[in-house]
Amino acid sequence: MILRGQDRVSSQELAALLRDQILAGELPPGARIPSDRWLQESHGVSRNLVRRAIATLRSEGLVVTSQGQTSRVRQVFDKQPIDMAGVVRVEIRMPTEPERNAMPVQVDEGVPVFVIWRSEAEGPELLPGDRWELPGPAYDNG
Amino acid sequence: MILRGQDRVSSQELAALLRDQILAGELPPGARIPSDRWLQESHGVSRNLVRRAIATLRSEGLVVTSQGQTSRVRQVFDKQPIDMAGVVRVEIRMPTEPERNAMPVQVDEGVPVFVIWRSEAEGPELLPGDRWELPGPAYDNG
DNA sequence: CCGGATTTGTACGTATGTATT
DNA sequence: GAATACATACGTACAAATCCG
Repeated sequence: MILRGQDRVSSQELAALLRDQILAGELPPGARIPSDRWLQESHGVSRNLVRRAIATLRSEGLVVTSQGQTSRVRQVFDKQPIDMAGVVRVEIRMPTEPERNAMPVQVDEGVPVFVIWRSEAEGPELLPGDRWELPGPAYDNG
Repeated sequence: MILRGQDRVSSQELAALLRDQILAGELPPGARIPSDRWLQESHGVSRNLVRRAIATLRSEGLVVTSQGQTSRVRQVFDKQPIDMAGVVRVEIRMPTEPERNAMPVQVDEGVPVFVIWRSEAEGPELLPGDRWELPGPAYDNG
């Protein structure tokens, strides 16, 4: 009988394990994620599986990774209210990779952007969703 | 001399090739993406590389995939304006995978959500960013 | 309706590159 | 410089869903 992946976690299950720890606050923002090696050995899975799990969390904006450093839970910034003066419409979407690279501040994977059209019908402005928020209707109570 | 991946594209380059065709409208919403096999053979790369490229585009909300069917450029919906009555604050972020599954309508990978707090301080409401938008400041001109 | 072909999903092992510690 | 850690890429195999004759 072949015990192919019998009691081993799937990549989505491993992602869920880590996600739960992050959302529960056991792994707070800035905390180190266990390394690929540690995860693959402690769960008895391949490194590819670990990398897919981490990729899932990265796409969800929960973790950030960079070469040579241990992965970390993504930092949370204080968010500034967007100036709504002259705004016609606001959509949200994920930025493309070139768009992310072109932004004035570093935007991590898994961070959506506000797409803001203002009156004078130029191209829309992109604002990263981890640094900006929309105020309620009371934004015009200057 | 070892010609290791000399003229072969990287996964990010392959993603860029497809992305450009999508953004240029050559692959309009709903269009079929070439299959993994076609892409790996026509570019002389491994299937894993192709899958990483597709995963990138999926995270950017540009393509949708499902088992057994050819991948397609993601459909674009008409967006409804969000009712801003009583809204205190609006953030945006990616939904977690459980959150996506729990939503009343199907939300594809790569689609961010509005997180909307209304006055009565219940838990926030999640609205998928591919079906909703924020109107400009003139939203209270009912 | 059935069965094969196609296509995406998942997982393993291995190897090498590159940045950080 | 060595060790560590993530990034990228190849090959292989099988599962699962769909498509199509």
